Amino acid sequence: MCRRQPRKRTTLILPVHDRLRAHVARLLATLYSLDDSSAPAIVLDYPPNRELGDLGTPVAFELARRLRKAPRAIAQDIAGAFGSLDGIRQVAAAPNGYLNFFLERREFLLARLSPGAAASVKPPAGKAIVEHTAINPNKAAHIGHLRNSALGDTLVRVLRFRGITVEVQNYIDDTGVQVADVVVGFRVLEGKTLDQIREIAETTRFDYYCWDLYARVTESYEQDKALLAARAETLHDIEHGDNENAAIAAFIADRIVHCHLETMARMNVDYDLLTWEGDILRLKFWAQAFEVLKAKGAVYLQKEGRLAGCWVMPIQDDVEANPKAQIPNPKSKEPPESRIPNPESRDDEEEEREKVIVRSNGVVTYVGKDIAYQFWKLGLLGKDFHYRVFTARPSTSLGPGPHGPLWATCTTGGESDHPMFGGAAYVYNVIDVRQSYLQKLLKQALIAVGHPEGAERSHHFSYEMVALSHATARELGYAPPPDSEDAKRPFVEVSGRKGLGVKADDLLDTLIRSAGAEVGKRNPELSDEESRRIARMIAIAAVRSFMIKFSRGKVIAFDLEEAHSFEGESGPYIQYAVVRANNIFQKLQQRDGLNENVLLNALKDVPAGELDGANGSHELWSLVLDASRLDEIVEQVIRSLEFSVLAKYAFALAQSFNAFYHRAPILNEERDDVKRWRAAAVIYLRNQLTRALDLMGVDVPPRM
RNA sequence: GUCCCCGUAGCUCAGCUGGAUAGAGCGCGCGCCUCCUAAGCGCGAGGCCGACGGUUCAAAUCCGUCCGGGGACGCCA
Repeated sequence: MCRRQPRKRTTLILPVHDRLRAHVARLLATLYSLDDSSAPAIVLDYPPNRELGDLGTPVAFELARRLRKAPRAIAQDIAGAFGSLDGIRQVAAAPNGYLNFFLERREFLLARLSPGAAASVKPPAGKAIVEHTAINPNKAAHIGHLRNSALGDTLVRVLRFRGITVEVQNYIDDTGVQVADVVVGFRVLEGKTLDQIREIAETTRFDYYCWDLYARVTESYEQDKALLAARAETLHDIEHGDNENAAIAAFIADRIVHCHLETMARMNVDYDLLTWEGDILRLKFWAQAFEVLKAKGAVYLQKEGRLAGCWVMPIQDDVEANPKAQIPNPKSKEPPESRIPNPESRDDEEEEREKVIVRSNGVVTYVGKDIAYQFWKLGLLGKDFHYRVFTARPSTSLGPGPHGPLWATCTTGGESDHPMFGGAAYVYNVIDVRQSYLQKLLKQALIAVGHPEGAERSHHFSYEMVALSHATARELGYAPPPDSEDAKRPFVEVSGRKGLGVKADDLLDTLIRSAGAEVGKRNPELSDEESRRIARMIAIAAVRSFMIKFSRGKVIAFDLEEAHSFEGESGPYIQYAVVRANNIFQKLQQRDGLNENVLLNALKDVPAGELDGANGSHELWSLVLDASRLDEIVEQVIRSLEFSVLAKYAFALAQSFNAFYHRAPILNEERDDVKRWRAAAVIYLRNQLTRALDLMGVDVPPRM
């Protein structure tokens, strides 16, 4: 949806990359007659220190063999022919063959501090849909869900930073087994009516209550098989509607979704649309998708064998490798050599692998529903939801709400005047790695109905699970038997079924409590309310950065003590750096009456020796150069979908600043020009770090 | 059986489309608050980047084989 995009964006580093690449490419064409097709890609990186240069390229190495010339000589040729390029102060051929560039420092920083600079890269056209969170609405959210929403929300922020229009969806599985389980818990185990359940919801922490109840139900299934029959019946009731069980299920799902939204709001995570599975069912999205799949021959009715009577989709193994090469014809996909009969194998092993989409009893599987949903997301279904306002969201604690209400799908009625949803050019599904197989099937379905480009634009943003460290599992009262498999593993798996896990709100509460104690200790003059507000910001920083600082493919062995850390490589460390920087400017204003704008406006007449390394150190300039790389980092993050890169970048920048802070005073610096350039560099760095934190969904406290 | 992910310092992890001396945090040892907040800073110890082959001027990074750990492959979702 159209959230406020910053109209003006500070120029960062990428435009410099582009200019340099283009210039070097032109030089290669002139010097060696290498045109676009024959010239090597010009890789730019950062020399290990500023003495060597600000940017560098190993392009000479690449050319050495082809030109039968030493890398250093090639680098010297290019440097000699370089001429002048806006923003570049000097070019140097390093003895080892690197070609290095030195930037015009003063101009670089001034350009980045001026408010009206142009956006650095033009955004691609078309909307992106990001689906994340999607917690079963039957119990409280836990730390595993926090990883999903932290990743999902950061993705949203990063895409928006890049200028991409993003629609955020949260899928609600209100008609699934897990909700049915809790209904069984209330009705069978506890003998409750809908009214009594309402009463419980009013008087307890409902999502916590359901957390325990769900664990009891799943435990009871093992002893009392009759309960399973009750579950089947409940599931059937929910699907058909208009009965007590369906009403209870709807009530539970609605209440729990509200709980989840509150939890996520605490994390600075929100959505544009809640898509309810029940609406997909009732609006017969599947029937529509089924027609398309049948018409294209993507699914067929299996007549014999163990899958007789089912509608199935053939499974292809190498769809990831080359989506466009996939042809929806199972009979011809085998390369000739693999068709040679193998006497060792039996016929049924050679049989095409097939995924059941519609069961022999006529009921569609989860895959089928998801295919229909994915078609809708890409605007390929030819059908739409109705929409209702779920919550109004008039404003937040930080001021007026940045956008309109939170919408939800509905089956009938709804508002006639609603934003357009669905129909995106790109789709990102943030779902854990265990669902890779299903996500692959979605792509296959898209290819099979003749939309390979839809498959290419559907991204499964997969990530590994959050497990518990043994120490934390013990704290929660779970110790695996000494010789069991569980005890030998490096971590303990979270289990909603067993009720084993750290609830999201519990984690936030304890973090807020300990952050609050620290804030109070350091800032006794603050009111309790202000102190608590700051504690919340710090807690969020701790959790969100913890959840994104590991790469996606890594299992997080969640350790309470580690996640509790406000020191070292943590979100609060980054916040602290920004708070310190802000503090400097507050005092500069108070003591010297020097405000940021006045300071910056006067800069052009101040000698820039400090920035140029007149003191023999390039530390100040290094801060500026590093700070300018945020856009490059964002590009890398989007390309790799690896947010640890962002977390590491922000941390390293904060680290550089902290070191500088100790070495180079600003308030007490007596040389005016030195003082001013230090201040200017720190303003820029502070701005960039604040934006980086914002991309992580983290606010900057006024004090810490 | 097939496929996917992971294997880097005592521990937890970064290292992006190959590039200049392999990094960080925690932990450990020693220092630093009459000086913009010590949630901080400095110094130190600590690594045959799972193994072996290959590609390359250049491999932790790419390819292959193997070893070790995790996961997926259901008329569940």
